[in-house]
Amino acid sequence: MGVVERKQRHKEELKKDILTAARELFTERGWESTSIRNIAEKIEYSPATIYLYYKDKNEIIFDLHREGFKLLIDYFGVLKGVTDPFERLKAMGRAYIRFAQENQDTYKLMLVMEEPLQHVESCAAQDWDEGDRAFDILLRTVAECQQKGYFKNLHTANISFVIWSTMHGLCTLRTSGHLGHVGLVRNSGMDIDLLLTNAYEELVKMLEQIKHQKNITIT
Amino acid sequence: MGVVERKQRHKEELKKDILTAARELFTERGWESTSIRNIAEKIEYSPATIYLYYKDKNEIIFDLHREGFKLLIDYFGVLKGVTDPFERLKAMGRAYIRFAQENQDTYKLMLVMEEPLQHVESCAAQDWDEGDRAFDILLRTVAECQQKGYFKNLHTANISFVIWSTMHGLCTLRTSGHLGHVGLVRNSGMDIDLLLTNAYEELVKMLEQIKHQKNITIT
DNA sequence: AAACTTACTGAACACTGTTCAGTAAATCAT
DNA sequence: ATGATTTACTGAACAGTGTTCAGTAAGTTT
Repeated sequence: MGVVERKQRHKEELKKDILTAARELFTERGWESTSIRNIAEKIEYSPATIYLYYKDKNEIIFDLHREGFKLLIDYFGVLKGVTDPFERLKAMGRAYIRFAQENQDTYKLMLVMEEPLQHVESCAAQDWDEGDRAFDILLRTVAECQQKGYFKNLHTANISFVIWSTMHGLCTLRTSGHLGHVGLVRNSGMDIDLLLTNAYEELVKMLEQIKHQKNITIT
Repeated sequence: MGVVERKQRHKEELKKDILTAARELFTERGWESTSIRNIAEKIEYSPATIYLYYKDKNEIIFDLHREGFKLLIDYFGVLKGVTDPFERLKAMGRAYIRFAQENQDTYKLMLVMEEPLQHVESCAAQDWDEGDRAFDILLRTVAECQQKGYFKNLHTANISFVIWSTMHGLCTLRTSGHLGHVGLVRNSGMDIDLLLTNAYEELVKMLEQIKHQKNITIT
């Protein structure tokens, strides 16, 4: 009976339509001003219908959140060509900043908002695979750096967390507007993106100095 | 005529009452579930009355946001006794983490939410003084470190931004729950606060290694 | 006593996420 | 073919949100 299958396919398509509508409204107007009613209007169904395909607004948000991590991993695609692990780490930082700037609302969804994780907690079954995969890329790169002799006396996971936090901090402080409201920045009239790049370059400098702490001679 | 003055005083008191009610509801239930109607109910006035004292919900949030920064500066009070600038920097990091952990919602209000800054933008008059003051403390500490010969070849403002970002990143990733959802952390069953402390210690280690990079010779 | 000012409120507006009884159509069983 | 059942969907409602505004009652001034 192909009928059942066709119906099943139709159901799956509608679910995708909901997600597409949500994604489109979300990217052009931000999450704050994307309501269930907006999504329903866009797909030309009643708001109640959405609840037949998604149990929650959080479940929709979680699906977009997963897509976001897939996109981030796409951004990390440029790293494939970089053989030196430290150069790869640097390129990863640049890709991360670029991703956070080009997908500000998605970034917020992925790593600032608590709702998507709330959904993970409510459906205890599946875990946070997408996020893990992205973090693993960092973790492996740092580990490879250490295999090459860099960051010798440091703990792999801990430096990874520190590096991630720094990047996350820079990106969120920039996007939220807090960096731009610091007097020093506002008075200098400096471009905020330039400031972000400068701060990142400073981080790279710092990491470069730690890199070779095998045998240093201080004079 | 003392009558006008008494009335003026009464008005100011009511404004304070509103803020107190907002602060209390906020600290015990979080901002998400603190509505204008809740605040009104607590002070036993009509919701509309609040709009005679505050133009916005954002204006209330902004006042609490300012209080938060004053509290943070209070946390930095312990630094007065620390003479060595690098030790002071370390103590500052610990105080920052402690503040962010003990005042999670206030921290979010201060450095994650965009609403309070939106209010600064709408009332173009006053600036973000409280935030600036807190950042200045960091800036001056870093500058003092450099006067002592540490972080010699690095840019003062840039390292300050990097350090702040790292601390902010660590605190927000912890509080939002994202750190706890990383597979590595979840599987290890490690206490999340311990992880945060470990990561912070790693950062200190890293800074310690950069500290003396006046003239290094890599062999 | 009348006019005016001040402080406050009830009710509404336009939203929000979510639920649920009810409906119309398609499918199944007899 | 007809009746029973399942499926897909919806209108209307619930309880909430921030915000506005006409209207009221009390206090002050003339």
